[in-house]
Amino acid sequence: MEQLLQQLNKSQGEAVQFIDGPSLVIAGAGSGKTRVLTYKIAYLLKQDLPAQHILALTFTNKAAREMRSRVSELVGENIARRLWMGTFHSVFSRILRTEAERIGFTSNFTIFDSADSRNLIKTIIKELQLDDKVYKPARIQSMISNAKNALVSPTAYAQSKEMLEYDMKAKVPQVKDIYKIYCNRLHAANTMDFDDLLYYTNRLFRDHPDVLAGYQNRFQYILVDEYQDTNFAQYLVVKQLADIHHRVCVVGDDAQSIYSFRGANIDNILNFKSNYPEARIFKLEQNYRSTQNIVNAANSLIKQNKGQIQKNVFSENAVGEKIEVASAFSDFEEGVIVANKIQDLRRSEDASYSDFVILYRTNAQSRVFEESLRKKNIPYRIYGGLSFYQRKEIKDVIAYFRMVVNPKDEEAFKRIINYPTRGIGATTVGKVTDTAQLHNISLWEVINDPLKYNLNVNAGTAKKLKDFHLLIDSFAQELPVATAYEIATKIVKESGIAREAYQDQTPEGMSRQENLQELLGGIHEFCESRIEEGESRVGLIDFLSEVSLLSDQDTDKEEEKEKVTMMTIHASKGLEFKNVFIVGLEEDLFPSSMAKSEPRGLEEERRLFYVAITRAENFCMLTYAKSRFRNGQTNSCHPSRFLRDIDKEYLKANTGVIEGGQGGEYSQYSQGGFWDTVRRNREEREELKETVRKETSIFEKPEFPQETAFPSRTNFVNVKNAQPKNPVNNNIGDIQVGATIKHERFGIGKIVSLDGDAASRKATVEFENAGTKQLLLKFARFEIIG
DNA sequence: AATCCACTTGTTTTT
DNA sequence: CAAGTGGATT
Repeated sequence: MEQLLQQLNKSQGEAVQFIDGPSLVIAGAGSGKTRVLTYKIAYLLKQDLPAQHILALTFTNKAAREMRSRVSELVGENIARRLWMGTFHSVFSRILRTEAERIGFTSNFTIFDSADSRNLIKTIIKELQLDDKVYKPARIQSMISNAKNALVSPTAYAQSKEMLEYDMKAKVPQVKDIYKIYCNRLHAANTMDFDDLLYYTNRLFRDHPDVLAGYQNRFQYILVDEYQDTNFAQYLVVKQLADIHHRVCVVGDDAQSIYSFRGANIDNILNFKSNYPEARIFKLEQNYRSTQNIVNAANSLIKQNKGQIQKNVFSENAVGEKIEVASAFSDFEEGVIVANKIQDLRRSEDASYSDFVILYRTNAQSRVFEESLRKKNIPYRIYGGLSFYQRKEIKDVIAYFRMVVNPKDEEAFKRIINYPTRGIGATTVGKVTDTAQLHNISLWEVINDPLKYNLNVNAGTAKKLKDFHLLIDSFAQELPVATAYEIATKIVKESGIAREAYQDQTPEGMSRQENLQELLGGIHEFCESRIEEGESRVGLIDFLSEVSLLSDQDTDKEEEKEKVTMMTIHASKGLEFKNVFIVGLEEDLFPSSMAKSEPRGLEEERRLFYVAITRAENFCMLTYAKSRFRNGQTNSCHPSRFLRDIDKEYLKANTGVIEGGQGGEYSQYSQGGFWDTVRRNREEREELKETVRKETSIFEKPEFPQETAFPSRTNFVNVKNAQPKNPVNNNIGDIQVGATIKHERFGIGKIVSLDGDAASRKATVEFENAGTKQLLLKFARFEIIG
């Protein structure tokens, strides 16, 4: 233990060793916050507090994983494994699954992602016949989310004068109704959205003191990472759990609070002392990450904000270089400047590509840098954007999983009822929904016995619905016995997803197959590793409950080394890089035009900039463009006010970034060459996709599941089309103007003209009985008869 | 029912 | 520019 403590500085050591009451650790950027948390856990364990009595909460799975592995290094894997460590959402969902019955759910509840939530809200808005131009789904969603995070129930909402007045002023008086229906629907479907995980944990503890007492007893010591980002719901759960013993340690930095748009309340950290008057406060002020110059620059910036906890972050590292500021004529040139600088630094410093990061305010900004880096053959990876689990094909499969685990899941139902297409269209789904509402039952119950509820569909459709029910049911039968991998494979094969993917030989289709393959591989891996940890059978529910809470941050792969990283500043929190480029420092972009209206928004933007700068170890460069292509047009822009917030002495204006460069020379890029580049790069990207292929794939196995779930005519046609080397029309090449053809549906016709290139040749055909039609030869089904 | 096309619309950040 | 929508076409 002595040895352990020697690796800490004075304040770190004090913070670690204080375990008899509440403590707040104010951890400046780069001051060893994770170190304190992990050593503190090790210290608690050494004081004979059993691991299963320690709860550590983080915001990201990544942070939790990293903490666990670092604790493992100190105390061994066997002990670390027993810790209650995870994100708020994952720990709470685990609790809620065990206690589900107490709050009127069952333990197999499924989790809505934000797209599901928005869809449901959209549906409700339609059902209430409200104008979605006024009741914008995204906006309503965030209003509801805020209410939940503040623990305002639908009933309380409808009774709150304040809320109602606000909504009245905002011309959306019916939000209270939407909110109520939304909650009911989620509940009826045995589903929870992200906010519910926090909300219902609170309800559980509030309404069931015996349950609360159990967890208070279990969690003898509670640690919270990134405390400045907690919202009211999170704050209150922690408070309730620690209510008896007060043994809670929260770590955070008010200067890095950047999630208020998600309900994070900076007051939680500012008021910690008044909540726990006996609390000790520790300040970690020595920054081990960055050069003095970077720390000083960041300090001078954040000084412009009011109302923060007094602290004096300092560095004893080298003074370091000044922060470079570069201006570009266009966003395109900005990309070139950054790419060149990366190349230069890599040579002069012998740096690895992975030592570089490009940070931007909005995801849309990544495009230009992708192009400029690719042009120089600099490998890169983009963090964020569409995560693996948000791809359509993956979400579709996951929807099957959800439906199998929890057949009441309404959004999952709507997603897959006609995927792969089985002749159940919007009209039918509409009828099913109406019937379900009428009888106050789930969609699932309706399709179990369509006729029983007088569903107004013909016998064929009724059968299709029933068949779908049987299909899902057949998977569900396996649930208690099969592993996640077994059942997932079965689903992919027998649902027709595999068949459909196999049919599609386009590059996009191939990449979809690959993703599906990867998903199955991932599930396999998941099962294996859980087995290794000593679990007996890893079922689909286990996989699903984990995967629903993964975000794109969590899907990073090992092979991504040796690449320049690009991400939003938000995503960069907690990370560090030798060389940091912060780009797009322009008014209305950073600070965002949205945030400028209120001073608090502006301060948060400034904290965001603070976070960005403090990611840098050695070198930091700030860039802005004088014109930028946004929303389909080029706008001129002004340098960000934040550039003036930093003391001049830490900055170095940079004009000749590129070898021999004098600004104007590069304007050529921003004009003529631009569109060319865009087009060229797009073509390259297509080619790239085409070369991607997998050798082993379930999609290439010759034997396909014979037992087709839906032996309908459509299926037959599909199977015919599935012959990959047998195009619909096998004599495109021979066709000429004047030829007579016989089309499957339009009958006999004569080709009057041909145009377009080989890949997408279009024929104008005059049919005898069907008029003149344009046919894409690639797709049209006909034969040449003369 | 599904696909295609012409049109509008809009953009912050995400556990 | 892009994604999403509504209408027309098959």
